Amino acid sequence: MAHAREDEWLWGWDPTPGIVSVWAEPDGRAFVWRRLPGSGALVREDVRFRPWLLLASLENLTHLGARLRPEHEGPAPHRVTWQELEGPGALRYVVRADDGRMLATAVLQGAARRLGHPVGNLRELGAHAVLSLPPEEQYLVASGRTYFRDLGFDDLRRMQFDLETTGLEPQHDRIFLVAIRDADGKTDTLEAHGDSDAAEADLLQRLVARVRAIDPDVIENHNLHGFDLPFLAHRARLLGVTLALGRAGTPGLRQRPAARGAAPGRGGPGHDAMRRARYTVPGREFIDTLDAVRRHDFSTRELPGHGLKAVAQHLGLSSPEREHIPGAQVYEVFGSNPERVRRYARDDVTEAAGLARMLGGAAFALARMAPRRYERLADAGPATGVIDPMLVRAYLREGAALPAHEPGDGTPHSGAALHLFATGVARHVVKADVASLYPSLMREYRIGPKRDRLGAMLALVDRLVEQRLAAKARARAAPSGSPERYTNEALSAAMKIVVNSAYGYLGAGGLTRFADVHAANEVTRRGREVLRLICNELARRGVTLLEADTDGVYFSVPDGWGEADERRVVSEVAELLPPKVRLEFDGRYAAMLSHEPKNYALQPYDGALILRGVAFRSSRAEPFGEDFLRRALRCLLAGDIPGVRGAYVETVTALRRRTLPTLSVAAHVRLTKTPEQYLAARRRELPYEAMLASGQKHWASGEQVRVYRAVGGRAALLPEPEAGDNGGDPRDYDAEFYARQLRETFAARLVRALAPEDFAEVFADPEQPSLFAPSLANARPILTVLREPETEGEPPGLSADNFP
DNA sequence: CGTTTCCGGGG
DNA sequence: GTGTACGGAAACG
Repeated sequence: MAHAREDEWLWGWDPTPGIVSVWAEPDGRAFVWRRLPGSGALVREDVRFRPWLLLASLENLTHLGARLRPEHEGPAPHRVTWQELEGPGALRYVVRADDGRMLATAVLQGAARRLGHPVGNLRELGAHAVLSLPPEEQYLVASGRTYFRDLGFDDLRRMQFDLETTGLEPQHDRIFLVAIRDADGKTDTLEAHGDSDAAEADLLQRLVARVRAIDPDVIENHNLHGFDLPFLAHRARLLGVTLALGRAGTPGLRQRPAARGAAPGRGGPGHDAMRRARYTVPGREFIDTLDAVRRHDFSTRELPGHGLKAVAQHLGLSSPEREHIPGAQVYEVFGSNPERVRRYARDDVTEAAGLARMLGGAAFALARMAPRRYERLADAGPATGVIDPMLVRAYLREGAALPAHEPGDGTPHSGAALHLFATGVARHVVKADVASLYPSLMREYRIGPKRDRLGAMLALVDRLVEQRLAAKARARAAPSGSPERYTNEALSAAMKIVVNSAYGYLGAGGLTRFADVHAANEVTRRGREVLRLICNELARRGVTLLEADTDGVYFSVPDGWGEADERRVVSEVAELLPPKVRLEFDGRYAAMLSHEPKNYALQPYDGALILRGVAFRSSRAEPFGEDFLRRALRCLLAGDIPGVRGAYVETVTALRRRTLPTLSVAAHVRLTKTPEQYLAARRRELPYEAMLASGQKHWASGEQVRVYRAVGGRAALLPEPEAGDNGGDPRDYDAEFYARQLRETFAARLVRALAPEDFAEVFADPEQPSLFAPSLANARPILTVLREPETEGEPPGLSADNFP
């Protein structure tokens, strides 16, 4: 096979199927859990591996004398063997021993002797001197095995659990209910019998017993690592319960270093102890759907928020009967209506399971490639977390010395092109974009890290792009909803993640092993060049450019053009680009409001309004403003200016007559400071003032409340509406404040769409009639051209020597 | 008005 | 095993 070597770099080489979990100890023991093909039965293999390290020199091991010997003389008990890798990389000695702790101790003792002071940890020697992977990764890199070969996502035994607690702080609050979904999809709840320590401890023990009975390969939930596991660990420690959740080894959760979580230098000390921890257990993988959601939204940028309910709703996973209870009320409701809380908690695990399946396939597919545990790949950044381990494996497989991290030379990193050509409303809009622009440029112009002498990065990108096309084709050929379709779509998503982060890896300063700012800048320079060529060539063909960003362009076409004409100009321009740079027709829209760079609204020919950019989709926006904006935009993009006026007048009037419920002006906010912290800070903030004004002197950090500005500039707290209870609405909001907000923050987003006199007319105060007769019947939205594409006198696009 | 601080998730 | 990035909104000066 032509690419056998490169396929080994990408997939590893050991064909062992069905691995669902790997646990290794520093002493050289590895436990491998596999599901057998066919039966799906679980087996555990106990194997030995030789722990290894990469060193820049052997100077810290010379004190071993005869106990240090070359690898080719073969391993022997209590000996350290060494092997020199070939080529110029700094990390050039692989040293191995039967026991990794003995190996590390030998290096540390040698370093201490040489440096004249004790050295406690290999990391103290620096990344330029030593590379030491966690034991599982040492095992996977050396063996060429990976997770999940010949296994489908649905072959995994997955369970979900979700804690219901009396509050957010495990120091004071209790777990009173746990919803469970087993591997066959059956849900139920476990509950504490009473509110004593003993009752809670008994609940935790029953949870542990259920997990062991279900015996899942994977445990999933939304914010599992940020909430459920740390909360559970804390309560178990307080109550003296042992969490024997693993499949081997000593019982209890183990901590691993956090990948995501606490931001240092911000927030109070100890305040995010919950977020810092990542727990792990032998034989099972903890998967947090919040990680999958973030990874997904990073590329799509279309989610309204990252909370479970919002995401499930958005992705169509919520059932119409989905039970909702505001977090702060769950425990209270449990007292009066426990059945409601049970339904709510079961709905939570059901949605978490659905989310995990819908978005979790990418991490699953990554685990078939990269030599890391599945749970680490699920929360890893793609550059250091996925690409780097693959490159390390490739270099070791080839016996090649590995470069160490090197600081940049101070060259700044230059970015992508962003052009706003016109603002306002345009009709007949087309979006064209280049599929995977940066990877295509890297491939087309062979731009890779200078120190990657094997060319492994470009080889990986080449193979991934080719194999991704094949996976997409297989997905298309498979019946919709089939495991075959799912697997190949997930594979394609995983490959896209890796391919698209190759560029990020290059540009990551001194953070990645093969970082190369010059190469990264060459990629962006080519990208800007390509985008400019696309814009110029489109403009020459008679379209009006609207916005171009990195790899795509929106433009509007003359009246009378049909879809065939639109596609024709795109393919004409596509013909002018280098072979691996593929410009594609990405969509067509009836109209677009171009507001600011990366902020626009699109009206499809049929279908719902699409809002992009934070100006149009702020999660904290008050509902009345959001509703107004959607109504106004729909009218605006249909050319109906009187309709925009109507929406505005209605909203202002409803505010002033207080026919809008207080709920629609209230903001849903989270209290992140304790009363003590707030009172100690000088800064006054509306939500806390509202708490204090309502007489509440105690609250927990993390509590969510609805606040609004009441008459007289007062901060006020809106009591959470009980189901079916609308009588308690105070309706004392400051109508003029919200009328001003409607004009200044919401209507303002339409400012580019109208001539100034029309804008003034449309958003004139309805109670202060203007002197001029309304003339909106003839008003039209406007488009303002800000700049013309560079046509003359510019370099004629890409330099000729780059074309075949 | 420009600058600084805070936010994202879970009960 | 270390990092989020980023852009908006509200409060401050």
